Amino acid sequence: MDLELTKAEERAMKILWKLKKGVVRDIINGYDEPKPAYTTVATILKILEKKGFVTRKPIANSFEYRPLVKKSDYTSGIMKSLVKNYFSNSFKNLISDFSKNENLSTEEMESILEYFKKKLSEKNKK
Amino acid sequence: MDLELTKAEERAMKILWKLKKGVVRDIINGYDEPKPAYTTVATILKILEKKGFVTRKPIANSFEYRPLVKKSDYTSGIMKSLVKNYFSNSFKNLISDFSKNENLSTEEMESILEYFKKKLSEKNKK
DNA sequence: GTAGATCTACTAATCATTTAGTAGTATTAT
DNA sequence: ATAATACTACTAAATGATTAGTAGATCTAC
Repeated sequence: MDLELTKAEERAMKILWKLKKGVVRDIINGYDEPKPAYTTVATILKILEKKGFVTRKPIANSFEYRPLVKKSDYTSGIMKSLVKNYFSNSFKNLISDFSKNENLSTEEMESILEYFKKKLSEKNKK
Repeated sequence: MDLELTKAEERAMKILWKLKKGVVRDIINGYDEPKPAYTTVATILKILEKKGFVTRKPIANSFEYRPLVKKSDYTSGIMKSLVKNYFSNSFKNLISDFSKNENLSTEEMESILEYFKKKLSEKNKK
């Protein structure tokens, strides 16, 4: 299964992930102005269905769409390919390179530190 | 300045980042088989020059190309937009969501932990 | 200096993505 | 039951990305 989305597809998915479910009209409402034509969004959803990113079920005289791929799975996929292609498969490299470049706040670093401390101590318990 | 690259452009940049510098022929050699046509690569480099990703200077009867955007700046840009668009602007969220999904090794987590410990203690000294 | 090789600039063909129109069907309101 | 509305399926136009050909200039080897 291909986990890649084009820009237009991604825009629609982001709206659907937020809504959790919705008919075409709901999704159009999620766009900024100028909103795309009804049929444009319908086409994008059709493509997303073919790609396995959404399902739809008949409802009233229309279809209700739902995400089939979770947002977290999608972002994980992006991260994984980033780590693979740019950080010699090391997540730690990604983190340290990015922090080097970005200047994180003390708070943010501390909360990351706490996060891994906790995660490691949980792991040791088992 | 736009920091976005298409797939084809990115492929060429990755080769040039590795080479540090090179003429068209050098870059072609960096491609896997089947290698693209000479003019294809030349065209891509022209686009990259227009986008400000590379410079070239005349050398012998040709041009030598060099990256103008650092690889780390490019990946940082990707990360930044990912953090912004998918992790409510929190790098910590990106890290914790990804670790949740991915199952990092103890070693990797420990090395990340150490990294931030060190970074924080350096920060406190100042 | 002429043939062959190699380069750039320009152009064009192909393919993918994006956007939306049209026709036909179902639904709703009068 | 007819007109207006709203939907889907299908199609196609427009735009963007990718790939590469052609013409003309320059260099290289004989």
